This record gives sequence, structure tokens and C-alpha cells, in this order.
Amino acid sequence: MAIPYNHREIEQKWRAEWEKNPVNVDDGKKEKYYCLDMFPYPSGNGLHVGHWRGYVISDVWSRYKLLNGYYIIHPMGWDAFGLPAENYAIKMGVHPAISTAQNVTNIKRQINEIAALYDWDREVNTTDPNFYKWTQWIFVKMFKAGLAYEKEMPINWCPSCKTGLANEEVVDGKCERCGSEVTKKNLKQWMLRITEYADRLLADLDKLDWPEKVKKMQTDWIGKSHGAEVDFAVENREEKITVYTTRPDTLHGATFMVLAPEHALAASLATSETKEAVDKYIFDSSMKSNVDRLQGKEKTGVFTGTYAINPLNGAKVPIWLSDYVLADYGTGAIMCVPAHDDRDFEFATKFNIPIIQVIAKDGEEIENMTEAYTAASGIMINSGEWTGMESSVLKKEAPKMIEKMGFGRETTNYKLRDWVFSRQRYWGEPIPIVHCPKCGCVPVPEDQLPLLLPEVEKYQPTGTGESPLADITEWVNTTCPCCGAPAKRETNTMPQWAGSSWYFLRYVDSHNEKELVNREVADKLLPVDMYIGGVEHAVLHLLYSRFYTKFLNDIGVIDFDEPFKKLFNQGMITGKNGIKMSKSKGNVVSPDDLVRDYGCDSLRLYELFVGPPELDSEWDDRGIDGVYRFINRFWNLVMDNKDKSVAATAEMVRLRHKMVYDITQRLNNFSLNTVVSGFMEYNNKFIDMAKKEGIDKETLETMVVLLAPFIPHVSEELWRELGHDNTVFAAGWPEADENAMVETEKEVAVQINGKTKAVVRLAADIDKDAAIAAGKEAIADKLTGNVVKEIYVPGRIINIVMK
RNA sequence: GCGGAUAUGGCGGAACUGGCAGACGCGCUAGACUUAGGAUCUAGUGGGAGACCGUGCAGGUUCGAUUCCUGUUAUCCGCACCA
Repeated sequence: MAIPYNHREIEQKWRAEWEKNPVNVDDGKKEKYYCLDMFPYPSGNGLHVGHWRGYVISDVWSRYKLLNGYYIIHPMGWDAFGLPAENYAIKMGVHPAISTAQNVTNIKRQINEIAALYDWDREVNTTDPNFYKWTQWIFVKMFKAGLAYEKEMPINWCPSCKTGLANEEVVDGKCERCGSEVTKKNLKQWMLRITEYADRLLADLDKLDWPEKVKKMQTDWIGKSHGAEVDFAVENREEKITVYTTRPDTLHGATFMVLAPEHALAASLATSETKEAVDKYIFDSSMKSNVDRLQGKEKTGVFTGTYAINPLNGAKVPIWLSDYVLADYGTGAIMCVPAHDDRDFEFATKFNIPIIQVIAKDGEEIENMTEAYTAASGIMINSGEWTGMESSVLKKEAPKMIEKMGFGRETTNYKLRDWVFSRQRYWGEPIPIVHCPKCGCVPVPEDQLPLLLPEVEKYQPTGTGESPLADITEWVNTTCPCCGAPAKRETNTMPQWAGSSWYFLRYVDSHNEKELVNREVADKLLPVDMYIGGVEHAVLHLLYSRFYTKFLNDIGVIDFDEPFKKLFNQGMITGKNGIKMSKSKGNVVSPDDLVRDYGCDSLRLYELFVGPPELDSEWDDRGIDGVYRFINRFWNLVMDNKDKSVAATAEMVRLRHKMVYDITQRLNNFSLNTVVSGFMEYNNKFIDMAKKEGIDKETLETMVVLLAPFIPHVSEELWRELGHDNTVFAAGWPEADENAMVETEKEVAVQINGKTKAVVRLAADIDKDAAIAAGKEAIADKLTGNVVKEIYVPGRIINIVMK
């Protein structure tokens, strides 16, 4: 009896061996393949089987590429700055530097259990001064390029996290991290001018091999729209009010105007009669939280008592205030055409404002409108000189016409806002700026970076809008790098995204003390070929990373402008009934016990077998028995047959090539769950075959190599048992010979009216008439009606159509 | 409200460009080997006694539909007054 499969022994053995003799080596000749995992935040809870999934997927892919002859860059690191780490530290009463270091140690141990190809020599940690030196350096470069600026403005404030948030971090009016309702707070903030890159961020999505879903989310987030700004004079006043519209074709139908309550002119437009109501409306709006404002379905508003003049036809239009107009989009003021806009229609109906139809629907004017006609197609009516034009044409032409007439201009607008970059928290990169009373904002000189985060005892958030760093007077008080006068340091820190926006560049040159990354190394090893992680970063991290990459490209640090060529979003592993795994729900499955009982190889395989990698899957421990049995059966197959020197039959050769073909194709389609079931199926076939006539060594070897990316320890062990002294990962990926896959006979279903009645074996090259004759013979007793038609699809189907 | 995804046995899931629905696995049933087995092996396993019926539901196209078209329902995700 051959040696039984002992996962503990062989996994230990090969891990030690690979440590000594790495299987992935850069010989300078191989092409590189950079396969990256989204690096984890070192949480105190450790990893669960859901985290494993992504890492297994990326490692299988890496090892597959390795077997295809690439040099693999497959690094791992730690996104250790930021709120979660700080909140955890506060909860545990430990300094974040200490708890972070502990968590890294624990998670690194767990990650090593995956036996991934990680090159720990490349490891980065965003809290390491040698790393954040460059995070700060990028900020200084952005400041010098005019992309980082300070601004006092009402920003999103999370009262629970006690810090400002970027727009991207507000989800449904709530904090993306903790779910608390976000309020507004007036604070002086550092901002990054990501809007400067809006067009490029949008256009370059076309270049990317990313899921359409993610591209669409980014497209919507950037939210580009074309239209016109139109200047309206205000009756009896000096001021003009500029509105933004995407439908300048409907200008004749504008019957009122609405300003956001926060609009600079809002209060001043009130007359003595309306002043009280207007002030109250403005005040009430300012008290409403984001959530209330979004949830209030019913439109509210107040008439200012003042009229604007439609510049096109001189009509008097009342100016209203309403919070359905957003202060920070467009100009904060809109012209309202109730006949052709749903929101304006609702508002006009509620407040009895006239509705003037300017586009004919189906060639006609509607008698009593019950809803707005929003399509930009139809002939213009009631539109002065524009009457008779086609609205879709006019929509494009109108901005230029308005521009010529001198009361407006063609414009483009974006939903994307500049990035609020300051956090009023301790655990982040200090923003390397000195505030000098004479020189203003002065960046810390590049040769003085990193600006170290001072060690403190009190790092809890203050909640006042000031960072805890503000209390450390000996750190805050400094001298101006420019004029030498006494000055103060910026006390806000950067958001967690700062480090994660560029970390993937650092992996390829992580020890470089002089540069962020050496240009030659970057040219050779970057960008990332495959990026694997959860879809939750579709907008945040992925948009920021693209922005950073474009900027670093602009200043010549790197020669490419998109960081991640291909993106794969793996689905989440959930507990029973699709409930997200969490400590509080008590449904977390730890990989540690499973690795102990079944081995790393079994768990790797099972992580893939649970379901399609891009979909969420419910975890069920029991299923792992199936893959464990498969490994045992395969192990025994190889061990029992490796020394029997059976000559390959035609059928063995055919099945072998078919297997290589199937597995390779499924792998390339990223259909990893069916790769595993495919292995099981072929294994069953080979076991049957081995019992009857034995099995040839080449087939066993081929399967060992194909399995190597999935169950590396077992494959390596069996490869050596099959008589090789070098690693299985040097074997090269097998190639399928399609000619060797051809079957001489095929099973063909014989149907009557599309219902299968029998199955016959036919020669693959049989002609149609002979095939149909053979098919009819097999179902002779059922051929009772009039045969109307006979169909033969070679190798698949014979269909006899009867009446 | 808008946009996207999903829907197949007791369960997870297969099915290439329309061509034998339920591969593979879990679970279950029976048997074998065993002192014993939650170990292993063998056989079976969508429903129905049957002709037949079966891929969320209702239609359509086709010799033939899980696959294509129209409508519809449910669940999940994203966006949500962006003028």
C-alpha cells in the first residue's frame, strides 16, 4: 500500500523548501506579470474565509502565469493608517502604532497559511516613515502644482468619527465607515483638485479591461454633462443670476427660476413682504441634515417676491428658493421649464405656476398636461424664432446661439467635486505644510521629509474640528522654511486613501531611499496587470489611485497613466442566508481550524469550488469534505500507478489533451469553480480507466502540473514522486493538441419533434443520410406519423419532425 | 424613481456560438469491508405508477429555447432631486 496523503507533513516540507529555493525568480529574461491584491487593513479580528477567497484567486492566477513562463510580481502589504486602526486602538486602550504592529504580525501569520507566492521582500506598510515620506512627497508635489489648496467651506462632518469626510465617503447621507448621519461643518480644509482630472479620468476608462459595472459607477460618479449657462437679469436690480441648464432648447418655456437656499443672493432677493418667509426657509434648510433633505420627497419652496427677466423673450419669471436645487452643482440656480422637466412640473403644479409647452409631443400641443414631456425630440412650438425647429438639433445648437446673443455660454459640468483631504484625527500622515504669517502656506522642503508623526499619549479625536496634533505645542511651533520666522505646522492628517492611492508603485522598489520608485525599475515592472479585490472600492480607492497615477505620470515619475490594466472583483463569502460575516453576528468562519484539519490545499480548492468567483457565496463547512476526498483520490491514483509504466492508449491521449484544453479555457475565462469540478470529473474518469487498463505516466504528470496552481503542495510532492528532481513550477503549462482531441465516434441524441427518444453512437464523419437512417432505425417503433422534416446536427442531434 | 445583476433538484452549482437540462460536489438511500465507523469502496438519487412533466411567471420566434425576443414578479447591488 502506498503512502497515504498527509497534508501536515507535505505542506510543512514544501513550504520550507520553497523558502530556501524560491520557485519564482527574476532571471532578467522573463516577461513580468504583476498580479496584485488590494492590501488589507490589519484588523484586530484577523482573517476569515472570505478574505482568503480573494487571496486564493490571485495566487492561483499568479501561479498559472508563473507556469506560463512569467516572472511574477505578487506582493503584499498593510494599509495601516486611518480610522479603523485608530478606533481599534482607542477601544483597546493601546497606542495605534502598537496595536497595528501586533495585528500585522497575526495577519501575516494567517496569510502565510495560504502559501501564496508573496514576495515579502517587497512588503510595504503605509505607517512606515520610509513609506509615508513619499506619501507626503506626493502631496508637496501636488501643492507645488497647484492641485492641493486650502479652503474654508461647509464640509461633510461625521459626528461619530469626529472628522471631515470626502464626498466619496458619504453614502446615502451617512458615513461610509460607521453609518452615522453626516452633518455639515464649516472648516478650513485641504482639498485636492481631482476635478482638474475629471475629463481624463472619464475618457481613459475606455482603455481599461475592467468590469463594466465599475466603469459605469465611475462614469456616473464623474457625472459629466453638457449644456449652457444663461444670464438672467433681475428686475429692478443690478445683479444678474446665472443658471446652468442642459436643455437650453426649452428656454422659451421657462416660467420660473429656483435658487438653492444657500445661493449667495438668496436672502437679498426677498422683498419687505416676503422677508420673513424667505429668512425662515433659508434657516430651516440650513438646519436640515443631508438625510432629511434627500428623504423629503414632497417639494418645498418659497417665493422671493422678485422677478428675473428671460433674456430670450423678455418674460417676467418669478424667483423662488427651494432645496431641490443644490448649491454646489452648476451655478446653484436653475431656470425651470415645468412642461419638460419632472421636478419643475411637480413644483409648478404644487405652487400654481404656469406651464408653457415648447416641444410638441407627437406633433401636438397637449391640452391638460398631467406629466412633463422630457424627451428631447419633437418640433418646437411657442418658441418665437425657434418655433418649428427640431428640439434635438436645437439642444445642440442653442448654447452657441445663446453665446452669440450675448447672454450665456456653452459649458460642461461634473458631479465630481474636489477631494476633501484633511482629517482631524491622529493616526495618519501629517500634512507637510507650515503656516507662516508672512509667507502663507509653505511646504516642508522635500529633503526634510518624512515629517514624522509625533509620538503622543493623547491621540483621541477632539471633536472640535481640530486635530489632536494641535495640542502638541512643541511640534506645532516651528519656523518657516522660507523666511525663518516663527510659524505653525498644519495639524490635520491625511485620509487613509493617501497611502493606498499609490502603494502599488512602491512594491517594485520598496527599499529605495532616494526616489519614490526608480524610473528604470518602474518602466520594467509596472503597471499592475491584474488587480483583485472587492467591489466596495469601485469609486473610492480606484478613482483616487487613477488620479494619483495620472499626476505622477504628469510629473514624470512613471511613464503610464493608468495603474491597473485589468480588474477583477471577487464576490463576498457570507455566512448562512447571505448574512455578512462579522464578529457581532457570530458567524465568522476562521480558516485556521480548516487548514489544520484539511490542509491548505483543500481549503484553497474549496474557496474556489463554493461558487463563481465574481458572485457572493454562502459558506458551508461541510462541502470541504468533497474537495478533501478529491485530493485523496487523486493522490492515491498517482501513488498507485506511478511505477506501473502503462503505455498510453489512444483514449488516454485523447482525454489528456481534452483535459488540458478544458482546464486552460476555463482558467482563461476565470471560471475557477468549474476548473475544480472539471478536475474532479477527469479524476473520476482516470480512476475508472486505471482500474480497467491502467493509466500512463504522462497523463498523471499532466494533471499534476495543471493542479499545481491550485494545490501547490500536493502537486509538488507528487511531481517528485513521479521522478522529477526540480520543482513542478518549472514544468511549464501543458499545451493541448486539438488534433489529438478528435473523437472517432460520437453519441448523438435522436429526437422526435425536439424530444429525445434514443441515443446512438455514430462515426464522427458519417454523412447526413446515413446518420438519419441510423437514427430512424433506433426509434423505428415510434415513427408512426408523417415525417415532415429531418435535421442532423453533426455529432449532436438527429431530429425527426412528424405530424 | 433610474441603472445593473440574479432566479435551474433537499442544498452549492454546471450547460461552449440555440442542440440529450441537472455535469461536479454536499446531503440522502441501499450494499460491501470492518469490533466499530463521522473512514473507505460500490450502486442509486428532479417529479410522476405511466405516457409524460419540468430551468421565477405569462406569451412569442424556432424542427428544437435555461440560452433569443416581448411583457411581468421577486431578491440583491449601485445611483438617487446633478437642472
